[in-house]
Amino acid sequence: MSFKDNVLKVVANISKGKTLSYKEVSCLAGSPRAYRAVGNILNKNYDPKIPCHRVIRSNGQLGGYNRGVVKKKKLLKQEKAIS
DNA sequence: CGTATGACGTGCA
DNA sequence: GTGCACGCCATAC
Repeated sequence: MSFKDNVLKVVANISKGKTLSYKEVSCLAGSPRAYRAVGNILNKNYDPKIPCHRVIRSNGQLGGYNRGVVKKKKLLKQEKAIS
C-alpha cells in the first residue's frame, strides 16, 4: 500500500457533489504535507473509478484535470459542487 | 541511489 | 487582489 494507492482510495471515497482540496486528500491519505505528491499521483495515475475531478485547490480553484479543465468544471457544475 | 518533475500551498512585495 | 519565489512530499526514470 503506497501513498499513491491511499490517495486514490481517498479520492474514490469522495461523495458525489462533494469536493476535497489536495491538502485534505493528502491529510486523509496519511501525509498532510504531501499535497504536492497528491496532484502528481492523480496526474500520472488516474482510474475511471477515481473521481479526481472532485479534487480542487484549497483556494477554491479547480486546479487541473487530465481530460481538460473544462470537463472538470462541467462535471462539478453538474454535481452542483460549484456555483 | 540520485535527479528531475508536478493537477499545490504559503509568504511576501 | 495580483504576481513572484520558495518549500514541501511522493513518484518515475
